[in-house]
Amino acid sequence: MLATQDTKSFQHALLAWYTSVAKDYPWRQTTDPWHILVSEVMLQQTQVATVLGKGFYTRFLEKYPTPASIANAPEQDILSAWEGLGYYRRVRNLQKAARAICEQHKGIFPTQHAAILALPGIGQYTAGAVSSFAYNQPQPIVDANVARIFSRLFDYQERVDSSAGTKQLWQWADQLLSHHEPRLHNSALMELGQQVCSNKSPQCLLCPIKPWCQTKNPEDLPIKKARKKTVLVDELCMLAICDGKILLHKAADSARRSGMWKLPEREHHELETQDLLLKTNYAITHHKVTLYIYQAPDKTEPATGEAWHSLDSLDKLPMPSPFRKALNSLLEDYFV
DNA sequence: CAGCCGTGGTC
DNA sequence: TGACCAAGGCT
Repeated sequence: MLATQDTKSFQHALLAWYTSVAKDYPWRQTTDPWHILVSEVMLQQTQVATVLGKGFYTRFLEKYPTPASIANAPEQDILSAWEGLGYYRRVRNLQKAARAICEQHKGIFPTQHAAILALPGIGQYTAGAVSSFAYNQPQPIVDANVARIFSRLFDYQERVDSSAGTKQLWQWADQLLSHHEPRLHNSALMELGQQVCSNKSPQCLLCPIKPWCQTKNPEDLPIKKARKKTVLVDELCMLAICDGKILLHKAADSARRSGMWKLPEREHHELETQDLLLKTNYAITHHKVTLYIYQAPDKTEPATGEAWHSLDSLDKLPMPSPFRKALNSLLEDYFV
């Protein structure tokens, strides 16, 4: 831990650095709590470049500028707005949160940290982010950036993703938090983790808080539990097109990628004699999937969860990225 | 607490 | 190429 006076110097050095290098992300140009929340949920386990690069943030807020605007939106529409971002449960929770705001807070975004934390899909990090970024309230945040910074700052040679490690990180975040400039302080930590105290090849020579940093081997920190080993999986699907319609399958509520449409699956013995149209790979969580797409047998009938859709409506159906790409490729060939 | 959820980038 | 990871949260 740092002494009180040292903490102030630390905060000052961090802030001075930030004001000189800060990027002007769109979510830093607003204090609208709904806009801040949308950005934070999009950025959960998702890099800034992904959110900004394909225009997700701007497009989503044009369509859903307020909690009320999404509260009663169709499932298909919100999933389509999220298509390509992954972790599709996030947008469902975003809608649940919007409904809670409309029903329990009269449509006014809550200002109390506890009320924000109680919203669906909002955990400790996101609640702290909204509280500090939107309202400039003195709430600490710990995300992957902050965890990396503090594990190095205090040379923390234990796992950060354990119960004790998490508790320690939040304690440090709380103790170092600037109550004078919580918004800028938290933004500065995120920026530092991105630009300087990065996962690979940290730029210690450029670090504004180097005088306080205790580690000699930043590249070895933070310590986390080993990842689960990648599992290889085959996925056998079919392309069934008839009279301008295509057969698709909608993932059940409880299933992975719930509500998203993809090509229907069949057992190996049903497809082994069919033509193989496409073979491709994609990753999902800890799986590496080899996707085989066969020409469907004649007179294929819809199974549970499957339905015929007009080819014209394909663009409006929410679809996981691997299937969107595969289908684009297949249909390009189909119509040549 | 362990496991799970998507995708794209990096080396 | 495969392993690792990113503005996490839920079950």
